[in-house]
Amino acid sequence: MQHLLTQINNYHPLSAAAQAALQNCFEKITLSRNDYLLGEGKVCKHLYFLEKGALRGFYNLDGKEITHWFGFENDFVTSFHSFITGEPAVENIQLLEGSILWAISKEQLTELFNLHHEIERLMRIAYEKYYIRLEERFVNAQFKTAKERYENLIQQTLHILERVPLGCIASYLGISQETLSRIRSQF
Amino acid sequence: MQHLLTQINNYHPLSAAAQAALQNCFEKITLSRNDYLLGEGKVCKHLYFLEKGALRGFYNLDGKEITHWFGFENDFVTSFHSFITGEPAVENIQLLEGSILWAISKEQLTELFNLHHEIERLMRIAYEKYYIRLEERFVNAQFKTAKERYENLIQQTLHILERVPLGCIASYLGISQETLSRIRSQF
DNA sequence: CTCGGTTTTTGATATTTGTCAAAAACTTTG
DNA sequence: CAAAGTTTTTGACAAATATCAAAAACCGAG
Repeated sequence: MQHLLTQINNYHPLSAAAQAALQNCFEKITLSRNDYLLGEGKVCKHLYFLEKGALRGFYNLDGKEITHWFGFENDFVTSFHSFITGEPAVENIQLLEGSILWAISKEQLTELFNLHHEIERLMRIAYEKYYIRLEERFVNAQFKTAKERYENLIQQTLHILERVPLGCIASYLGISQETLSRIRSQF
Repeated sequence: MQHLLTQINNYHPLSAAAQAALQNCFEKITLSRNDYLLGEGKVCKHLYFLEKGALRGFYNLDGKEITHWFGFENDFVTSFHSFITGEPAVENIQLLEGSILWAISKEQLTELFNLHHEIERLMRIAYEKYYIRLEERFVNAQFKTAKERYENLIQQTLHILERVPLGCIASYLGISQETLSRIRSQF
């Protein structure tokens, strides 16, 4: 729990009162490799903080699993669309490694927003960071070649390559596994 | 100005005090077709509300202009990366039509966040909406074919097609203008 | 209306990436 | 450590999309 609070303070420093309030609301979850944190069709009512481990978001398309994001240590994860809109998720969230997570419900979080302006600020700032991160992925997806996207991955998020099966990485990069394999053989 | 406030209340209802504070900070800007709201290399220090008109965000790549987003009536627009991080923008924002905008500086907005919790909440909610919107574009860019992306455009944002030159739309969809032309000829 | 410039379309061809099938390499487990 | 399963690579070929060049359509100013 201390780790969670330290990381949150890194995002945006919080008063003791706000920290105590958060501490009361987050619940610890321990999951094993291949467990599901969320199944498609369910409404995702929680925001999670990933203390240790790795997971992926994926959806099914024509019988294939399309992994479109990963979560690692210190990431906030959720099915954002479902969490924000309250609609059923189109994606699954599955553990890639045994992991420790902390969960807070949307209801509790909304209540904390009312009680502590600074927690809402924290969230506003978190959204800013995540927005920028997504924007960069979007530009890569739309305007870079498969090879450039792979080089980008090596330079900026090498840890993904070291912890995730190539099949997941291929769809994360928006290419087939065979193409990824051929690109890799050029290095 | 009344229009701006009405739209903002649509996003999230505000108290009279918060509305008055906003009213004090927003400045009206009128620009003509082809004018620039932002040039690459400059830090974007303002958030804009587009009351009337249309504009595009684009950057230069190998001598080509890559349009990656459009703004229309009632959109909040800025170069998010630059606005959030304070770094120079890599993109240009150019008017596609004569437009009426309202500007607020980041400095003023930050001050308003301190004075009115509810304005920060408005912004948090706005980020949520923009995050989801971007997420959808990302999934389209990465996992749909050119034809599917065009069909999507017709179904969901037909107004773009009616107000923007095809050259801009092609790069918005992440395809060459020739390919877009060929896809269009199939309809 | 018409000239000059811009935008859009069409044609021919090249490049990139995907698909299917099989082989090879790696992992797990009894 | 060997069998069975899984993941990754390789090969042959097909499909999607890009590029370059030229023609056609459109558009605004005089």
